[in-house]
Amino acid sequence: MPELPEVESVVRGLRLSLPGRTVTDVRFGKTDFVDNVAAIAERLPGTRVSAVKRLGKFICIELDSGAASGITHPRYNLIIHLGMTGQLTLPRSGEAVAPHTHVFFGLDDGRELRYTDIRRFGRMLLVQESELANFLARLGKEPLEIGAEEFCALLGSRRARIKALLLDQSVLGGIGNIYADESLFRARLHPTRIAERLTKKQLLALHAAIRAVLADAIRFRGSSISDYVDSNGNRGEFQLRHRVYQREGKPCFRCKSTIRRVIVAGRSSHYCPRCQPTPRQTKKRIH
DNA sequence: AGCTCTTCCTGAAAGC
DNA sequence: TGCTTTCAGGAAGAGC
Repeated sequence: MPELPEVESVVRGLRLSLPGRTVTDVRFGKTDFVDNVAAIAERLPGTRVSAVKRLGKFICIELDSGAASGITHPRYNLIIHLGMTGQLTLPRSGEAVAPHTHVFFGLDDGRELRYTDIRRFGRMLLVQESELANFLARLGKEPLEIGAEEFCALLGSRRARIKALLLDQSVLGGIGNIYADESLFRARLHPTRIAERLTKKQLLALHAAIRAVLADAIRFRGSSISDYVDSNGNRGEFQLRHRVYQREGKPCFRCKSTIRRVIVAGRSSHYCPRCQPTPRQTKKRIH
């Protein structure tokens, strides 16, 4: 499942080849995950990629129109969310088209940027430069950029369960189920803890844990749980270093207790019952 | 404000 | 063996 480290890995890969390339043509397969098909098909050809960025879990491909005949052309941002099974790849020329590939961007060097998405939970839209701020306003803070104090203020006043807040993209952008669970384990916090009731020390520990987990995951080029691959089609390796995620029934690496799974905020949540005691056990020890 | 349920979609795995 | 059912999940929307 592509979350911040996976999207960051894809973006870094695309950055090696995409900037400077001109889009020659766009072709579509199924389009039910595309917001404005006609706009993309009409406006992209002839534009040139000027930058590739990551915004939370979104990939943002910045496109400049040519400055033909002195008219100022708008700059577009092709925004892509990989959903559960999305892949954005730059295959070598002539490489066979993978099943469920639904968007093809022809490039002036003869290569092709392809979007493949088995379940089509992803999203693709074209945002004009003038509307970008509007789009960004709905996104939460960057987990790797937010400072410790701001992080404490943002979460410390909320009455929701901490796991739900970590998954809320309008609070923090980029954390999904894997990295929420891994961060909570590292900070030794149970997923159902109410954010408001956490101490300053615990919030600071969570802030540090998130940074450490995401940085580690980026270093290992993300987690390949089901379909995730980077822009070169390579899998990540961080799934081999998960401490709790999808380790239900297995021993905790820290204390050997059996990792458990509960549903929190509608998501499977993996935790160590000893390293991450429930709120109840924290208040009053049971003998 | 925040919770649960539902929807979208496909393939893997479990059930019969 | 082979068909059918269930499940997983990111995000959005409904309803409470």
